[in-house]
Amino acid sequence: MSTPQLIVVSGPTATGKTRLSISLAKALGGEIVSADSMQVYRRMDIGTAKATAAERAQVPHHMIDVCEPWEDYSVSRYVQEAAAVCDALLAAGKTPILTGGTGLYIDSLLSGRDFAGREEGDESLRRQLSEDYDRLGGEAMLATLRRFDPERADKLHPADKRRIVRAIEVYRLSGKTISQHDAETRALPPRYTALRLVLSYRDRADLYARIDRRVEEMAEEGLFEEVEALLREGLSADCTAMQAIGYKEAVLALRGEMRREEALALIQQNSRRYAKRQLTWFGREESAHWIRWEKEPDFDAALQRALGLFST
RNA sequence: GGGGGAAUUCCCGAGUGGCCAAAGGGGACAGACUGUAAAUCUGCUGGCAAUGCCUUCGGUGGUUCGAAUCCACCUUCCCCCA
Repeated sequence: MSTPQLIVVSGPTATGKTRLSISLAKALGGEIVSADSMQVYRRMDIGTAKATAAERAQVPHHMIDVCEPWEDYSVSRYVQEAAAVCDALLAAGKTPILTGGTGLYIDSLLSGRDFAGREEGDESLRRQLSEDYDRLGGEAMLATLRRFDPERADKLHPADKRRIVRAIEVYRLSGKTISQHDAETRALPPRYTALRLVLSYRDRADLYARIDRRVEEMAEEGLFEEVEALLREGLSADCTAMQAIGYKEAVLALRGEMRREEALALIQQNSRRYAKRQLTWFGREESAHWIRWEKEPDFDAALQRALGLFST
């Protein structure tokens, strides 16, 4: 078994991905490629828990601060850009350390998946379908989908507006059903071989306690001020970036719709739920190696274990 | 001291004699996920040898074929008069 091309450091939020990835990059002479859907946005630093300037000075970081907060970033764009970065690193003989908690981004990049349809920025058909859905209802839209893609229609719940709209959009734009597209991309050989690490805590309560504490720390570091600055520069509260946990709740507090303590409690709760969803996502990746912290992370042990797994 | 109101399953909150293990919401838990993914969507939530049985609606005791629902007393909380 040959050495994988890259290492993935994933896991739920607040488990030490950044720190482990930096020590791994140093040990291997690699560079970090972020796999985080919110760290791509500039000026959103505290709430997305980006690596600090000091950390980034130690090891090159990629795919952080690659777009403006008002832009609508997407998986598709991520895969294109991150693949270019990884290819360049590999060509230079450096190991990409793919680090982040956005499961869809990681899987899509690793698998080499492409995304059918629409040009970047063309929202017209999607907007039309969205209006149709609101007007006709989920059952009717599912019936429409069923006419050309019964397989997908059977899998989707009528309330799943986003996926129903997307499934119809793919067919209208490409003439191919999304079921067929998925099957084809699934059959593709993976773009990269990877050692997959998932960080977490042995005990869920410890993970949640860590998350709660980190949210408090974010507030102390100036989360509300960061969000305030974004709003002051004219950023709309309903853009994709502002859907990020920590930001959407801070907006409510800044508007006076709730007290800061309430917003903070909400951020903690939403973060815990997000972590649970991440656990579910990573849980089905069978090739993953889990590193579960006891009460506190043991980065030295984790580094040794990772290096061992990487070289055997 | 007198008068009135309220106590419901983890929380809030419906439920005024059988159709009630008990609406709805929240939370928790579980899952899905191929161009918004920190997003979005779904399921589930008393126990069990489980098409039925057991325990539960502040407590105790009644009425009734049958009570979360009616009566009595007790406990706690709230409001009004003093």
